[in-house]
Amino acid sequence: MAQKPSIPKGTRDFNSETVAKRNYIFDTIKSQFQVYGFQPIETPSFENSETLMGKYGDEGDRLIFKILNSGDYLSKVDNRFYLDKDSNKLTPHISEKALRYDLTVPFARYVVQHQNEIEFPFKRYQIQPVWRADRPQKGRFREFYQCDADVIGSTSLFQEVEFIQLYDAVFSALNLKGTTIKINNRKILSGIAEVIGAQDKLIDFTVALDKLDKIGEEKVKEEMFGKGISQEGIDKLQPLFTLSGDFGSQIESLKSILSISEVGIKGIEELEFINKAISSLELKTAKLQLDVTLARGLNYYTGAIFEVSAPEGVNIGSIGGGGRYDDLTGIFGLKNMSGVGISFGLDRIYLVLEELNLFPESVKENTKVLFINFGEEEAMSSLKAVTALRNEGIKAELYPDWITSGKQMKKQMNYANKREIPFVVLVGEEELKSNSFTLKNMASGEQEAVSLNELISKLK
RNA sequence: GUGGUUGUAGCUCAGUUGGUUAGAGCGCUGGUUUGUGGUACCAGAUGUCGUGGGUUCGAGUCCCAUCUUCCACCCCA
Repeated sequence: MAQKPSIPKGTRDFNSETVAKRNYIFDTIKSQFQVYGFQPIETPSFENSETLMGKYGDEGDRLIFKILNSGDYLSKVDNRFYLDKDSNKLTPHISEKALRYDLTVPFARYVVQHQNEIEFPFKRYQIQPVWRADRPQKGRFREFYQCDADVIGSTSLFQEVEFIQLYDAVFSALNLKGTTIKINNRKILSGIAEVIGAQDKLIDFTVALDKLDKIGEEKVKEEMFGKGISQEGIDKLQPLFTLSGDFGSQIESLKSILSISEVGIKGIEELEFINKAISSLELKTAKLQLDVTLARGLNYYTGAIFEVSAPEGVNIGSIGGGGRYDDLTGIFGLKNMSGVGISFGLDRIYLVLEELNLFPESVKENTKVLFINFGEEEAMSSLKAVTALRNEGIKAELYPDWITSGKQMKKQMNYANKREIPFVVLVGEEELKSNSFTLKNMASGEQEAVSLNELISKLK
């Protein structure tokens, strides 16, 4: 009995047009990565569980796909774990491998493992799929690609500056104008938490603050209060909610709010440096915006935090993110390695380009000319011409089956039409005699008799 | 993981308080046209109503489970 075929939730098949469009985005990102001096690496699709587990918080652990051990794995499990029926405790005993959840942690592992072969600062890019056991939504899948570029081994703020330029370069190359690169600094968030006396609740505080544009000021305050932040502290946040103006004036306001916080002041200085550099270098199509509510969930960020939003009017959320992490490799035993990196969300960029109709016509790498097959002798002659065209790099093909009746001609023309092949060549009895080719333009319907050389020059 | 939503022809969707043989548009196949596709006209075929149970004389329609889709949380690209 034939079963209805299907693919797992949150995964997708891609048809050739979609692949072409995705490759266009990949190629654009990749070429900019290379222009900026990044080198490609690849890591396995699955890692040892202990490499991944515990690196993304409890929520992250839940979203990691675990791979069941091979063999009779259950019989080896101690009854203590088995009879408890506690999945979290049992999992490590039946699964010691897991699918890659992001590219940053495997990168950190790579750096530590290969530290003696690497020249620091190490600039790498990586474009590979990652997997999350999340519940899918629009623009969110269980299998998707990340496109990451990171530098490790330098604390220079010029790296942050270059990453902002890189974002701008990629989105400009994709002709996606009007993106906003939002920037914040974890040190500023720490400073604010310090000022309001909530250093110990930094994560709760930032998670709540991050929701400001989504749920509004009052709800944010409620959530903070609910998490145990004092009313007095929340009152001190008031200037933050009314923060406005350009980059410079926001900085000035922050200076007065954070004047008593050493770490806060440090964060402000970093932002000022970056903003000054970017102002002087100028961006092509993106704009840089300070957003003190930008938090991002990952707890390993320590300095700058980036997030890119699509142009106004496209409701898709962020299309990229990143930041600086001072001690990413520390968890694998390599201390004092500061890194900073950014990521591009391919699937979301795809949706945005689709919505704004920004894919160039040329992404469809279609066959340029189809030769109609009239019979064995004609086909042989056609195939010689097809070979000559292919040698010139022209995408050409011969319809494989012969004409056996007039209907077949229609079928072959129809095939060319459906595949949007722009030219058709007819080589029948007449053309064989006169040693010529009838070239037909499918869009205009015009046709003419040409020689092989003319055919090549017209299709080139 | 929580709450909701969706599934009928290849595609987009109708389908009444449960009632005979489940419809439309587009697409598809054939013909008008045996060396000419895309336009026009004519004809034709669409299907285990997501899957599995249940209620009923009778289920596309009601109930339960499950899968899938999309959405809001959570989190995130």
